[in-house]
Amino acid sequence: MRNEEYSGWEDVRAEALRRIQSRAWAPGALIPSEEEFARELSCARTTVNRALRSLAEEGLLIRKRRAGTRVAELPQRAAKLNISLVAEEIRARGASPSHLCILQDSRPLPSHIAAAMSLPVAAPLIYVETLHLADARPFAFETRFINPQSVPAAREADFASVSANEWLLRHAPFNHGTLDYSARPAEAEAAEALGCAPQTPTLVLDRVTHGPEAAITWVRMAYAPDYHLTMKL
Amino acid sequence: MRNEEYSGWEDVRAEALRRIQSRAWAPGALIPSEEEFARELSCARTTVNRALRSLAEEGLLIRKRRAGTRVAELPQRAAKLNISLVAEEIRARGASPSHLCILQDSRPLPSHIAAAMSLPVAAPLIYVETLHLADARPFAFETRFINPQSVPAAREADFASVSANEWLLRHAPFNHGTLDYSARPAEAEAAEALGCAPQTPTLVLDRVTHGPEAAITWVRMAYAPDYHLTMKL
DNA sequence: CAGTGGTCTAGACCACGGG
DNA sequence: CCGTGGTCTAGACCACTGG
Repeated sequence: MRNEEYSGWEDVRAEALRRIQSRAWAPGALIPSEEEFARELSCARTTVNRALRSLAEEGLLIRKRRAGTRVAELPQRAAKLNISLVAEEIRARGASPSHLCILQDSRPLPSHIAAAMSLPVAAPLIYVETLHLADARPFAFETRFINPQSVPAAREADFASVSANEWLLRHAPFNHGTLDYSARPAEAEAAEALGCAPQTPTLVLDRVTHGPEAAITWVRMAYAPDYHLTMKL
Repeated sequence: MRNEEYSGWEDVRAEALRRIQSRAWAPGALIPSEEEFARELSCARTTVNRALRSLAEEGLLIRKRRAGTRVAELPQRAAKLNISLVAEEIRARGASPSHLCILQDSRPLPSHIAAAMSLPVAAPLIYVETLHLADARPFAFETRFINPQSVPAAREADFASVSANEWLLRHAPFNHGTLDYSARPAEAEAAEALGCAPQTPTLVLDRVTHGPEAAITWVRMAYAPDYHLTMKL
């Protein structure tokens, strides 16, 4: 059995990973410098850099200039959550998505939501209620406020054909936002829409998205009682 | 006002981002090739590559060989979730973490958990119940099964001083795992530990982590009713 | 101050896959 | 086929920071 060849950065990465997982590089220990490691594997330092950077991004290595690279003592890996589009989420579950725009009007902002959006309570916002369906069965009940100052075109939008969710994603790209999941008893309106008893525990997502200047939208999604939010680690 | 200088890949990235957000590069449209863009900004193609790759990883660009790079029509950004250590999560909330190991024994695996862990029901597993506290107030109630086949040292471990959570992270680095959040009525035991009424809606996390060979642990965290899982987008 | 990671460059080869 | 992105290389300079 001869030595393996390490040509690509993915091979270098795999080799480093192997040494970490086999404890050949102990947690907290200093590993060889990029130059050394490159010499050992007969490749360019750039290639090693790419590999180690990749492992560092995943939290398995801690890199510091001058101090060198160490194996993380408590390797913490992050799960990625990708649920910008409800319809996509439903499709990913093998069901056919659809939605009902229950109502769409304009109304003043409740004070606790105004705080979350960093907006004054004064000006009325667009308000939309939507029921999302998976294979014609209730999936989630959505309550949404839209700031027309950030998205003037929203005033003329019709959310019956394209959901507010998708419409906003297309017309108002956001800079940053906040997600907030909690467990809450279903409110009367949500319970009716979802077809469950009031007070049934439901998973609730509150999301605020901000544009370059001000908040774009606040949305609360109350998911059906059997909903599970799953992610890979 | 003279032209800006684009030396680093972060500057190139910023410029590309500006063009995307300003719609100078429309959604779905083809953007200049790396070579073109590099010429325009007077930098190496490698630098442009680094910048565009970064934007592609965030889902703002779609890159294909030969077909070129396009602006994503539905820019979907992923939120990162980092909750491998309960104690860290509590600390991040500005509270002081502690825990009580309520019980630790060995018992057969309930069939639905065995399925989740891809293990036979036969052999008994280590079972641990832990209450996590934030500033001495109940934070989460943890129920856990540990597979001694994957982590033999766990048989002699004492989870009173170091939580099972942290002990496993140190002694049994995992390859991959699954997270599953749902809203559930508090079970009797959890309700008592958390100091809330039974049936109160609680956020529940079921997590399975796997080692290179077999499952390492299954854990259910029932969070206190006022718990919010927050993430940035 | 000096070693380490971070990055840029110019050039090269290759894999993929659209036309 | 052949343009595009993906990557490797060798060399260089720089930024940071520990000793």
